[in-house]
Amino acid sequence: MSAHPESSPAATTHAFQSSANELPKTYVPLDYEPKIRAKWEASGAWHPEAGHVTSGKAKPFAIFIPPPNVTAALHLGHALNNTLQDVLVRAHRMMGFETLWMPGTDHAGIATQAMVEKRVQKDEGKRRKDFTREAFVAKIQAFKDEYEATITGQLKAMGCSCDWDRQRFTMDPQCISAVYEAFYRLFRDGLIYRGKRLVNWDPALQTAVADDECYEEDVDTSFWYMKYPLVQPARAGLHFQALSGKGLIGGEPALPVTWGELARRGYEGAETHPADDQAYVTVATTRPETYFGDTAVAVNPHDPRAGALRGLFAELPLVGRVIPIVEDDYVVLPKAIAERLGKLEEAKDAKAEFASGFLKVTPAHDTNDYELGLRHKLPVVNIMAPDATISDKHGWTDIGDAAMFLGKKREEARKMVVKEFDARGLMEKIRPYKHSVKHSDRSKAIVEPYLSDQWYVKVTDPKLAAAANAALVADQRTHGQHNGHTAHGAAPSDGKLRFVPARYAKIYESWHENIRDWCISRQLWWGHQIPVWSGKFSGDAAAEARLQQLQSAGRLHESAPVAVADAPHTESAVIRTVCLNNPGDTEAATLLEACGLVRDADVLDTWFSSALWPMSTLGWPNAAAFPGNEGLLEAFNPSSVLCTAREIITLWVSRMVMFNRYFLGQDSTFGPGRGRLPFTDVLVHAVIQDGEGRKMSKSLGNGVDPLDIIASHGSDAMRYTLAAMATQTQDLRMPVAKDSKTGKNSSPKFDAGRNFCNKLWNAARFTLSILEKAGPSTGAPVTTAELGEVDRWMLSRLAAATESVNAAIKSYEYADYATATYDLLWRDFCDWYLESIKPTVGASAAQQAVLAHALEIIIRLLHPIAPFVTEAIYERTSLLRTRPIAGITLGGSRKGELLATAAWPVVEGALRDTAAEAHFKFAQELSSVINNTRASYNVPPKRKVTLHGPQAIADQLGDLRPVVMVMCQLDAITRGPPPADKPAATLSFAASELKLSNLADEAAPADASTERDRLSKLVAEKTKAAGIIDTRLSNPGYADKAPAKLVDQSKAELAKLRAEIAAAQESLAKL
RNA sequence: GGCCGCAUAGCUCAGUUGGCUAGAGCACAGUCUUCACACGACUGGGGUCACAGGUUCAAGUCCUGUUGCGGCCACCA
Repeated sequence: MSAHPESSPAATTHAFQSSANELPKTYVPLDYEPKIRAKWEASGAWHPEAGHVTSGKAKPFAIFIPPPNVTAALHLGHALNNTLQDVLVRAHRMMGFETLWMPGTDHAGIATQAMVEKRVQKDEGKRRKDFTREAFVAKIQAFKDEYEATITGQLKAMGCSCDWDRQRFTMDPQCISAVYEAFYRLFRDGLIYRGKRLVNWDPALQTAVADDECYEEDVDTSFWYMKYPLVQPARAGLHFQALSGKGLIGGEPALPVTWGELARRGYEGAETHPADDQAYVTVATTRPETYFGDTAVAVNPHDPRAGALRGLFAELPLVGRVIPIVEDDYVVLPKAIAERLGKLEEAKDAKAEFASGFLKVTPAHDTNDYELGLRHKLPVVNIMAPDATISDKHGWTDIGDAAMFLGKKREEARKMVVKEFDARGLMEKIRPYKHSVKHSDRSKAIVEPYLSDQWYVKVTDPKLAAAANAALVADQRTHGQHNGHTAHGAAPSDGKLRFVPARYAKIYESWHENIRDWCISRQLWWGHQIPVWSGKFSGDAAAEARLQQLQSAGRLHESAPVAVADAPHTESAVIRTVCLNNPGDTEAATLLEACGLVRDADVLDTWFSSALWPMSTLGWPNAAAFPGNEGLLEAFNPSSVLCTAREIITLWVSRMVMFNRYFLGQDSTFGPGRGRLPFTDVLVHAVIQDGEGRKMSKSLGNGVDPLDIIASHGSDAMRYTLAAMATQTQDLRMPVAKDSKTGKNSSPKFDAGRNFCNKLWNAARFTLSILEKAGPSTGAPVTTAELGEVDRWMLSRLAAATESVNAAIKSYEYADYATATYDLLWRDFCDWYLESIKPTVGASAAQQAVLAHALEIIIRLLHPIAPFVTEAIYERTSLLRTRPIAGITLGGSRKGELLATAAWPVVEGALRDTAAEAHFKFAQELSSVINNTRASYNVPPKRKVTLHGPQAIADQLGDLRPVVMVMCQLDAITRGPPPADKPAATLSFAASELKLSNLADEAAPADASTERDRLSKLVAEKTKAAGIIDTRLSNPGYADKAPAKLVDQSKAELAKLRAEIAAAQESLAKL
């Protein structure tokens, strides 16, 4: 037993230096993983030094973890995501890069708050508002601590080599300071504004929610056809005025319009009604209860009825509000009319089937109506309170006779409206209808389009969205480059942002091209509270002067006195709006509050802080304020690659690029092109589904818990399996089955990983036992000149595999990486090399060196994928230190005796030996034919047989004779045929006839029919193949147009096949 | 509705710029409890490359269309 030549026998290692013989036959991951993790953590190996990069000593490699939400434990998708990251991180660390993997978690605003609200409701029977804001936030904080610990534990169990010393949380003090700096700068630069807009409102949580926080669900409902009576002004020149009172136009009572009058105006169909009856239009709606908020009826200008209605108005029943009839293309024509007008496309519209041609316009409660309202300058009447009950306190003033609906829930109000209309003969008909309705993810409540004050980031500014697109490498941009046309605002490419696979660049690009301003306010308690104070200013001149001083000092910034708002009917009072650079600046805050300004209660969208992740985690904007961050930003931003799932390309990737470019582009410390992108590569991996192609989810019960797999199969097995499955496909199916022992969800897929790790373990066990017996050896480097062909073949395979692995890592081809190592370990090393050298290795020091190097290269190449088992083996590699081999460099550990910090293997291309590989292949094929024959005669594996063949075959085998003898259990390879009296099997190989004798103890080895079957099958196969080549060659175009090299190849191949067929047929004839 | 993908063995997936008899793992069948590994070894069966056209000497690969499936975006009176 000898110590590692390059390091002292550290106390941590000798405990593991037991004899190889003591190693158990089966690798039991749980016996090793915790100990190995402890060693890794103790080593500090995951903690890079920024100084090594900034001083030019080492190149950086950095990855920012997509911070998991603190709402739940990690699932298999996270396991894939983090495995892919750890593979890259570990490989680059071994390659000598100064490597940072920045870990952390996301506070996940709405999701976390909703979880805690649910929990508090269940456990304590209380609601959020039963607590103070501080008390409730403290509850959420405790919940977060709990899940953060779970998540960190999971990542560690997976073997993730994150820099745990630097673990961040999007709401820790360091990240908070970045958020406020960013907000302040955007505010100062006019890129943040407040506006009244329709948002997705969750009436249960009483907050705005983003589209991605909603889901669609089909709901069975109805189309209600409601009659709105038509009226007209008492005299010409009177105009509609908003909320002017019941039944009034321009202050005077509106006059009813009869069908007779409509008929005179040429209104189609008017004559079918009694001439004296009140005329009406019928609107079709799925939301009768919003009619209180109607401010117009819209009709398509192409509708033949539109002209007759010009100058007329509709009156809302009960409410009495008189509303105009506007003409807008948006309105869908009823099917019959569309067909008559020859608008066949429009007639096919599903809505045409249900349309009446008249649309009730409710700008405050429908996004399209809102847009339509803006076009026609319609008033916006909000009829609901934040809890979605009908209310006259939020913008609705002309209640009329509709007071009975106040305070009712949406659903109840709907029933009442229907009933009232029906009672008055105003409900024309009701048709059943099914359509999808937006629900809030977190509360499951139906989302209400709701008009409210919200904060926006003006991402439509070219400095943000267009700059993000310009960051794409030129060959991944489809617009602003081609057809000589430059898309509006599209700047030429100036960045190196690259998506892998490339197709995802399009999602990213088109998102920015169609982007809308980003609503960043959420009416929650859990998050970064908006650092803005506003209201009417009541301070004196001194206060005003101090305010100006603070602004000059950069401690606050005031926007133009009236908040930007483009919706009608915004309050016109002069509102002062001030943003603090640091809301913890008590002097400034106190001043503002003394002057009557009030801090905005809203918090920021979670993605605002996520967007700053590659900066905030590195200490931006002020590394000095948070020890340990000095130089990090300069060293590790831009990072190397972002690994993520496609669903957050727009939510997260996009925003990180915009913010990173914007903020770091401003800082003079960063030169042009430096520090402007948060990362250069974006790796978009597949989404894991179950065996039926469904998403894994708690409700379906088809989720697989990574910790269960680690417990049953081991971390390495899980990682290997996931890596092997990681191809460029968009979805990844993982058949789910209950583990028969644990009863937990698992997948048979992971068995492959477990088997692979066990194979490696046993290969190592065997190798170590051989080398242990042989003892240490020293001396000058082994050169290929003193090696046999088998060894040169092995070295060639090692060189080839190393090259494949390097290429796969570079191009993020994880499955190729896994396959390359699988073939190297299992096929080349175990199946052939180990078997081949068994007879000779004990006596050959040179061969022992090759064996030792092969194992060590294999574990080094595999370490990024399977870190635990390789580390466990590496702990014993001091046993296998031998003479070095020329052309192979295996650098030692830099920090302690750890494979994790050992150098990536260098196997020079010069060790590739194509002649040896071709020759070895010949031996493998011959072995395969022999074993095939053995199998068809049911020869017991241990039984030695004799191969009889022509001299040519023996000559061709040369040095590889022993290989075939071992692999096929031959006792001899002899020239010429076996004695006539000795029963033998015939086999055909390389156009030669060979015989195997000694197949059985006595009598003939089965009858001739087995022989005949085998040979006939061979002939048939070869004949078919020859036929294909023959057809190709006899095609006149082939010889003319195909490359000569291919034609020659085909000819040679055909000749070979024909010779083999002839030989086999000859053997066949003799039977 | 717009855009992006996918369809290859029972299952999960490879298959580079068209070019040797379309591959792997798992599963399946047979043999073997051989002194590294039964989480193993050897051997075998299994595919009209979704369908229909087209380009080409040559198509799983390129083009057009069809069918089925998935995703993103928009819409949903």
